[in-house]
Amino acid sequence: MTEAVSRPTLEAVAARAGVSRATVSRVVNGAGGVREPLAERVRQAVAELGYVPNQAARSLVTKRHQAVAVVIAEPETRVFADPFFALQLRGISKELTAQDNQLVLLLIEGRDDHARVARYLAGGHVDGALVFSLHLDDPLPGLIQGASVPTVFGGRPGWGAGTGRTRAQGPGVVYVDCDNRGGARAAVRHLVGLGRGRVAHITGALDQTSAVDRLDGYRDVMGEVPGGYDSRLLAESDFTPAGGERAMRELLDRCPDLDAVFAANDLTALGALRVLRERGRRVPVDVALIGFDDMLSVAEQTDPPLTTVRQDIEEMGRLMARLLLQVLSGGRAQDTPEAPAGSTAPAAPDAGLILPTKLVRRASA
Amino acid sequence: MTEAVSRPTLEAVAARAGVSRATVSRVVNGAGGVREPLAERVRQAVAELGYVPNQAARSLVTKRHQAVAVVIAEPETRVFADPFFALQLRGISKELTAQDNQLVLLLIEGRDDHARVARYLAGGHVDGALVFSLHLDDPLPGLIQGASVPTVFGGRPGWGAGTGRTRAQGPGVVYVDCDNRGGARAAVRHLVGLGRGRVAHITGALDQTSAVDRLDGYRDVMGEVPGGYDSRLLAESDFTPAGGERAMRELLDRCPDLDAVFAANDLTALGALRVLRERGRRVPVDVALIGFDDMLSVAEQTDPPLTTVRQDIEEMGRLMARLLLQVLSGGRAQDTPEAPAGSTAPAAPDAGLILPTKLVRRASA
DNA sequence: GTGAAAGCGCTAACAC
DNA sequence: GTGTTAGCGCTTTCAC
Repeated sequence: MTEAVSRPTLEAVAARAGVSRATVSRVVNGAGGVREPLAERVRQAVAELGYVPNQAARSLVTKRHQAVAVVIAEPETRVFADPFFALQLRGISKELTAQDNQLVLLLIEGRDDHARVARYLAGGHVDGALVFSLHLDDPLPGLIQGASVPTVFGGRPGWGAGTGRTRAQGPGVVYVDCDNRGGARAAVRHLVGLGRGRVAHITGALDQTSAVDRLDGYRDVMGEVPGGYDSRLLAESDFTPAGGERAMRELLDRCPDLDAVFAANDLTALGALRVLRERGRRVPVDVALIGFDDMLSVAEQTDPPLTTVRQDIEEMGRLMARLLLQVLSGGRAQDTPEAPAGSTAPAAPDAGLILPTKLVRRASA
Repeated sequence: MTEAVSRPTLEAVAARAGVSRATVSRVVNGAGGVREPLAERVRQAVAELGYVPNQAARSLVTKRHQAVAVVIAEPETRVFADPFFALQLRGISKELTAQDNQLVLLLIEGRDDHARVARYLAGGHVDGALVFSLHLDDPLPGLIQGASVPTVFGGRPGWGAGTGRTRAQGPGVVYVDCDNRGGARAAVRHLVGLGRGRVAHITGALDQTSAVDRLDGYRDVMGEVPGGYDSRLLAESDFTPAGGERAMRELLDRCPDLDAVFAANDLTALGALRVLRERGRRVPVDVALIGFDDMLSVAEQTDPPLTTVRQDIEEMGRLMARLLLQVLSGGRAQDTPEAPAGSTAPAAPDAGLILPTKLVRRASA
């Protein structure tokens, strides 16, 4: 390993440019108020010495770290089985990078990890946090509140809505989500519009709001069509292919007359598709099938290719980061950043930014 | 957003415990040499005040950051299409966490990102770096060398081997890889052992050493069997399903008599499988097929399930982190950490740690 | 506009 | 053993 020679300091730059440390600091931080010839000399010295500010020293006085924690709380392997997580990360990374912030990744694997992460966040090592994959019973929100770290959630947090737990942070909570309910409605409406009368739904893991919201969307539409809603057409699952298979078998056994399925996500649809084929049901002729997510590696690869509801995952990540940085720089969360056309920022009480979804027609419905 | 009240300092703890700052520091850092009753009083004060050391202040004097950068240089979407990346990350995260280090994620998307990352690494913001997905023409190694940051590579770096570029860092380079060549040999031997005489190979992207090594393994075995090696049985591809399809078509057109295929990875095998089915070749009856990686979400889900070469991706990540931390704490890279049984640490010139692979038999071969 | 000087919170000599 | 003290490299009043 090469010997790490000590890097040049502000002092060194000042000496070389023949000015004071204060002046160098001003130039480096673009504070202005420095006459051009001087500034130029400083820039020159910086370049010659290859000066890079010492972030630790800077943080010590500014109390800012230019760093944001990304907390992924997914003990299960699910997150790792689909590119969801990677895409969000990519969006986040882009935005943070653009605003010169670093991304500190905190993965939560086991139960004790919660304490560790909470301690880290409370330790004031980062300026803010981006938190994902919350389940209804997740202790994280409480811990985060205790740490009093500015936070933006990915996906509408479950508490405050359902169970009676820590709902203290109800209003004031900032999150970014896609229009799960609207997307589900669009999917089911499409199936109904195709003339399908017996539309089933395989839910996601119902301890996550995305699953609940998609189920609600399904109910919205099925409730409208005469004789549409039938609880036997509902099978609870967990967002996985295996879960999709199980649920599809169950549905087929219970309601052999079903002629369409709206699956909570593409992975679930994949499982359902396998069972449908196995049982000799043709898709979409006998049974029309729609997924959710538009995970290209799945939806485009199935046979037939999957009709599904697209959400812009990378954009969600980017928006989360943008929102957080905005909060950090003193902006109110409500002042939504240039939200993409079609997204919704409900007035109150939560500061949620909802991205639009879009039905993508392929061959399965 | 809750007001972030200023955290208690060493000073405050010292005052409360009625000792000096130095003593508190000793206790907090487990330096020893503090009499028990005193130490206990300090611990008490720490607990009561909820004291957490200020990492910035600490770094400023120790020049250590307890942070490691993970650099993922994959402009293409490939990394995001498979769980490889997530698994490595998980292994890395576990090890870093266990040793109380943070993970700073640096994603490289475009060409200018290289400069940014290089600047960051050179800035001395992290103690070391873990670098992935290097292609032969990647400028990163050179930049990293310039930054003189202790680094461990994921996968054998390509330079120094093939092209005449920056091979300066040849010896001294530390990396972790799996036994690509050995795994490939095992796969091809298995096919040959099955009585297949016309074994084709679909390569990965040949600007990555993993692809080259697997190809070498294939050649090793085919060179041994009489009349085995035939360059027409080789199709170059890129580790993707689409690439696998293309290559499989090409092979089938060129050598209709082939009776086995070794694909460079599972994704490629997936594409090949589709084409084989489309062309009416039964797997494994007519054509035996083997992949590489044992990516469960692929290998277990295909029809028939894929025989493949398993590598322990998470373990690779964990090992990379362990190696780096060891180097950072002054250990020589050669003193390989408790390497899992079966792994190899070549004496010289590179300090590479090679993890074993294992053939996993399923139904496709 | 520019410089001098006072810390930010911590560790590590060095005294005692 | 324990306390005292001198910085680590930077930003930021406050004079000039």
